[in-house]
Amino acid sequence: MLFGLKTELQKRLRSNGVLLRESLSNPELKQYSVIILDEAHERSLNTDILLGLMKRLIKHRASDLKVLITSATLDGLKVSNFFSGCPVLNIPGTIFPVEKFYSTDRPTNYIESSLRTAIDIHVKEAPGDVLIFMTGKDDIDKMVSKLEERIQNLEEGSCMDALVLPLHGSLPPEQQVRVFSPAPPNCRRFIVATNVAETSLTVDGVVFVVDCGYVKQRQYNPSTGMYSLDVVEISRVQADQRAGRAGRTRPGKCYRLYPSSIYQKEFLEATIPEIQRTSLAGSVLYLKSLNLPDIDILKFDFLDPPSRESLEDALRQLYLIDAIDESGQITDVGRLMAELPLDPSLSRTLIEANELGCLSQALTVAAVLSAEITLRQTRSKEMEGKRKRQQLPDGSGWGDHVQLLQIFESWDQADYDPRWCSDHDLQVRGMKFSKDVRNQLSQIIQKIAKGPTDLQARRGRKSDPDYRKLRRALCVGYGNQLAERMIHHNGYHTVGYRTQLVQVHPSSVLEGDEYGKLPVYVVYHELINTTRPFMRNVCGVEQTWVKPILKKLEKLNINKLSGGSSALTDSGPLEEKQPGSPTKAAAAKQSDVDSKIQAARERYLARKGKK
DNA sequence: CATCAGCGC
Repeated sequence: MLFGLKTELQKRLRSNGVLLRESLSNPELKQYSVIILDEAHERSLNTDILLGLMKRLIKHRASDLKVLITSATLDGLKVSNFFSGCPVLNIPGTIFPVEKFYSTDRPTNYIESSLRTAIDIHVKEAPGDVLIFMTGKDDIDKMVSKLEERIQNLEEGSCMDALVLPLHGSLPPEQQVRVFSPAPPNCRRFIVATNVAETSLTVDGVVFVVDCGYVKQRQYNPSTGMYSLDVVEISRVQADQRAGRAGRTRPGKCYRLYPSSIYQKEFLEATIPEIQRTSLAGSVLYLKSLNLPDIDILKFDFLDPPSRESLEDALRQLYLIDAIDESGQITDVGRLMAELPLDPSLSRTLIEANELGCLSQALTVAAVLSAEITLRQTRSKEMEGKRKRQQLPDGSGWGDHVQLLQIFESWDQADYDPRWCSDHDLQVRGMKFSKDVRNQLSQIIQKIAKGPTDLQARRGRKSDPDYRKLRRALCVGYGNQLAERMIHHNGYHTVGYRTQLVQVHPSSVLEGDEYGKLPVYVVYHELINTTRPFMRNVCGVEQTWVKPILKKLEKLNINKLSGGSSALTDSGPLEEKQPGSPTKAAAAKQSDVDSKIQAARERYLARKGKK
């Protein structure tokens, strides 16, 4: 059985995520003789966990298991070393050479610079489509309209026709597929894209690539618990991947809007893998649930280890939501949580909701949050002129989780009519996705829950008008993400082993009391640092529900949590403890990762500031 | 008062 091969069989094969889940019930994966990890260069969180697990597994099954790791760009030697010198096979691709051109300086404005480059290509070069890499939707929109304008202004008949197409993930599917139809005769296509075009989507016909050298990347800071979405420099691997997009049909050209010296000296060799940029609570819980003997999370052998700080952060979070006990052992609740393909906080919420009798509502909330549907704002004035957007439910003052529940319930009442979504300015795709996720979650939880309760989407409202049960379940599930209001204003500070000053995100529907005061305690779905630190998706909770969490916080002891028996906790830092052992590589310093990201970001900002 | 990538199935 093969996994994740890109063939028409893909649907019958297993994805990384599914293999992980399967490994949960059958850690030895005895039913498989060959396991293929495909697209390993993308270094997704699941790939990295699987790499570590495979390394363990082949020790036990050296005779009857083969592991094949395929990658477009991953450093073969590094992986070979990780797997104690396993053979590396190079399969030459049928890729055509791509000539690279560097600019002499970093442009102060890469949109303008991309624009000039694109026009230059159009006027001077032979036929062939142009792929332009930008960082986000705003840049793409700007680029598309300016490019169209400049092409219009070119002398009539001086060059071939042009078609400019945007391409990014939040584009409706019917617009995305436009890039797959070939250019009309005597017409050059310009595809202005985000990173989707770097790995996920392959656009045929591209001969020229324009690469601004930046990418938008989400990072998690384990010392603050905060996420941010930053524009950072790409890595050399990414730059080469982008260039390679020009050479799929014939020899191509890549215009890099940065000097070769920057590519050589400033760019990181490879992109920082996701495992070093995300919260590890889910992964740590998963590893704990495997029941592998002798497994010590802090010593787990990762290809690129996450920081110790990040692992400890995960342990603290898991403890606060009852997934592990104070000595770091997985609990019964934790085992149930690991069965659900959700963030630990949402899994915990579902389990609590089942106890409290509001499972159906919690399922909906979990599904909608997983789909990350975006509620577009009414700010566009032209819209208001044309047609008034229909009113969305408002969460009845309790906050965003309740609002998301109400939105889904309304859609359910409209018999899941896609027009209901567009009438309410909601992305049909996101809503459909949440419906699918909800169905899947229902099936899983019916298997694992004791005495399953109602799962119908519409029930539960009349019996609990204040959403008390749901909010209580959320309070338990988000015990790791609790905040307390300041006495005199509506700012909050997070409650936990680290305290941050934060505010409710302005888009929240949470309401104050008659004096305008917000609830004393709230739980939040995530902390996001944009212009300031914000709590996104907030739910008001009651003081009495918070007490058990505060108690747990008092008892929290990271030395015990990280598994008291471990040599790690007895004395000094790991790196000094066991030089030369496999653990020496473990738990890279978070500050190393941070400073890399920070440096890449600062270089971007410094350049942006110049313009 | 904000925004922001892609992935998932």
